Amino acid sequence: MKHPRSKAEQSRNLVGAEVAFQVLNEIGIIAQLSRVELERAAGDTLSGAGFGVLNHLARLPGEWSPARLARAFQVTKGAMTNTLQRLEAADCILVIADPMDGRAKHVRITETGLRAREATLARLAPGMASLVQTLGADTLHALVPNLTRLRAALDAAREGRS
Amino acid sequence: MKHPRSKAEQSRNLVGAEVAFQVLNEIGIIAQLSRVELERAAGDTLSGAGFGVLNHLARLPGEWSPARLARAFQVTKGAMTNTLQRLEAADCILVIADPMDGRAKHVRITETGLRAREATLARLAPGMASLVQTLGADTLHALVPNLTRLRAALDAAREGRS
DNA sequence: GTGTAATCGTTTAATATTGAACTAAAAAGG
DNA sequence: CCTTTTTAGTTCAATATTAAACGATTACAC
Repeated sequence: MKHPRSKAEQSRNLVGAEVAFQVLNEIGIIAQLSRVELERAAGDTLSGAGFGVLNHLARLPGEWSPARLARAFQVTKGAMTNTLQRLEAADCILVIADPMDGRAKHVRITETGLRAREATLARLAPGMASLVQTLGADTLHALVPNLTRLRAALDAAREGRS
Repeated sequence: MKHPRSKAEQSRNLVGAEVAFQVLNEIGIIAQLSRVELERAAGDTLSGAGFGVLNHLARLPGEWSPARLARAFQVTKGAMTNTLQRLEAADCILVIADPMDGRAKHVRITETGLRAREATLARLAPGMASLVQTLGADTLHALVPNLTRLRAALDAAREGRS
């Protein structure tokens, strides 16, 4: 903190803290609702966490190790080990040892995994479309930048602690 | 659906579906980050779910039964039974049988519960304040109405299915 | 009234997640 | 080099959640 804050400034932030709390509360509920939706769409063979990983691998290029995936999803390494083992058992991913680094592994999505992801996306699409219908695309577009900033701020705060 | 949608309209909604997906994805990550933050602030005696219930009871008046709480938090009745049993064991709530309805119970927050909630809020406050500091209160204020609409839409969609 | 539905809260087994301990391997520092 | 520290991935016990089944009670339809 470069400058000491005035009393007025501190007071404004205290009032604002309630808004921040309200925003995170609302976001928590929305996340819970959409998580249930996702689990339903993913079906029996794929879990919500599994779909998250497949979607991640399908969209983002580059090498993804279990540890990097765990950090990206903010889950423990143990949880990621579990998720990846189930994905591998379902032939949705390949896990191969890194020839350069004896500790590391690489995760690659398979054709089966790509198909499973697309099937889930297709089951999700009607719900998303009806969301756009009722809210309007502009409302959703308006949310994106602020949500991104919020996530960045939370991420930075977490970095500061760890 | 009152009017059949034009091809152009359908196409717009398909494009918009990706935005909806992106928004929910971002929200999921934010929720995960703030959930970790909450668990940390709640400490050992109080779980995140437990704090949610205490906060709910402290803010909202009226009679709250386990079933109503389960619906409010979008959690199964079994999970709520578990949460309430732990809260009761920690003297944070009272659970009393409804004299009118032999099936129902009433949940009431205790003094201990109120203190535990306030202590957690106090531990949460610095993080919230720094969030306001980095984002600006107006950014957060701007989020609220759109998030509320989004939650309402998701809730309505869920109602339609159940 | 009576039989059928629905609701409330609990319990159970199955699954997912965490935190911590552990092994192995690589990096960093002298 | 050699030691120390960090990192990667797994495993394990503890905890939380879900889905389903259950018994008890109330509401509803006729």
